[in-house]
Amino acid sequence: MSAMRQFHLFNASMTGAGRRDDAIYRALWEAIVAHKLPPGARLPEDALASAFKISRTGIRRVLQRLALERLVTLVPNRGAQISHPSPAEAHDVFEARRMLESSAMISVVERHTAKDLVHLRQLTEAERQALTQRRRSEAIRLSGQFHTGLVALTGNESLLDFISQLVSRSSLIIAVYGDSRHTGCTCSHDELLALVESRDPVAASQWMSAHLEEIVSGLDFTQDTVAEPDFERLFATF
Amino acid sequence: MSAMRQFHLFNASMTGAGRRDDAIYRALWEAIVAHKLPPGARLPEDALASAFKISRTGIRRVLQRLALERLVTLVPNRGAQISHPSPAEAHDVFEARRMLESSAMISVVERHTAKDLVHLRQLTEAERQALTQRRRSEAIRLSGQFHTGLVALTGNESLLDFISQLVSRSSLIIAVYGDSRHTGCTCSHDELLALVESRDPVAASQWMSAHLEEIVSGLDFTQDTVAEPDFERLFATF
DNA sequence: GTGAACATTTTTGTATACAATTTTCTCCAG
DNA sequence: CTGGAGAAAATTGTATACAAAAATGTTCAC
Repeated sequence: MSAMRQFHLFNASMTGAGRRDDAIYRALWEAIVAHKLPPGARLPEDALASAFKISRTGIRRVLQRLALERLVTLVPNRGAQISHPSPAEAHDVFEARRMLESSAMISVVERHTAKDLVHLRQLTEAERQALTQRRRSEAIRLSGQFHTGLVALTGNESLLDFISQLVSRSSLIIAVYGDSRHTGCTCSHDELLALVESRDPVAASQWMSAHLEEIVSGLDFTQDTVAEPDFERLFATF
Repeated sequence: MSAMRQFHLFNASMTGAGRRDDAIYRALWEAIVAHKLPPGARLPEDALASAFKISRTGIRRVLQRLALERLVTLVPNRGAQISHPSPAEAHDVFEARRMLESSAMISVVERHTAKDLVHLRQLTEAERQALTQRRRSEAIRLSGQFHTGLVALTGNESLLDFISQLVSRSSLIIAVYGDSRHTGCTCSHDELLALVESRDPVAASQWMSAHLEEIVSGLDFTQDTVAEPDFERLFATF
């Protein structure tokens, strides 16, 4: 569980609030990317405030942050809800990922160490197991971790921030347009690691580009999802 | 003045607040990127609240947004101040820009129209005039507009959001490490437009990559800036 | 004079009260 | 039964009060 958060950057200098805010932010973030809060779900301030046992002031801070990261949509006088990405937004997100991640591979091929590869292979193995055991949401989470973990090897924090955001949004996109039958993509992340290990920047870059195109081409833009969650129960263990 | 804002995306669904918040955000944003508020300057909530004639609640919302965009740094119990990017952050920002903007040129070469080029050439002309007349901060602003305007032609909102943020941060970086003698770069943005017009994606992409590398190599990482501004006077016309 | 301890002021953090808006419910005319 | 007007409830928007922390100023021993 702690490994899940390792690539997501949280620090007090961004929000000014202490670790309590961060904990609430992470709880909501995990609930969103794990599809426990479906796109379109409303997020009433009072319900969240009592669930997390703080005042609405703190909740609003967290909601605004999630809104700026596009995981939540804030409508004036009508509150917050989990974002429901449009098809156009879905294309934009994966196109931006394609540009950034394929470029990042050049740097990753140059800078990676053997230890980095070991760690990434552990992720792919965990992902493979999650897939075979039909733990779909965890497979998506691990896949996201693989992509952010790869970009983290560039050592570029600004880049990592943006990719982390795009990966989170991808999770929402998959929740809305992902075909629940096949698992997203047929290829394995191990193929990429082999190219990285062989220090072939062009091949790694092109593989990543094709990989992201394959994911977006596997989306089905003719479905939808809505629901009304129970925050007290969802965050009872907080 | 209105053209200045056209590529900066503001919408209520991101913050939930009305147009008053946006107006305050823009006023502070312009003050920061125009170097009227130097890096390191403190931003006391009370002073801003009385300057903008709203309560601290609204100011805190705006400050948090600026903090998430890295233009402002929020230190717990010590308030907000204009961010003072480190040399490492400066390199990261321009490296991320290099990746994104050079990739974006491929799409721009494909999609641009004659009308787009006319508009961009107006920007380069205005930039040239600002340079010859030694209006340094306006030249930086127009240069930023050129870059965001170019990326806007991709039609990718997520990409544009991120580039807008990186361009804003670049303005802060230039405020801290920019050599006040030469104007930033020796080359002209017109060269790029010629490559775009000739529909040469590889050349346009490589030009952009070299351009951004030249800017960062022109920075001098041995200087600094600090000050204490007067908000009442600065936003008197608000 | 120096500097440490204490008091004062300033500034930020949090909760809450109240206003404004939206949503839901109720009732009655048609 | 339908649907629209109006009342009631729920929810968000904003300001402010109070608590907590940091910055500043003062005093006094040495």
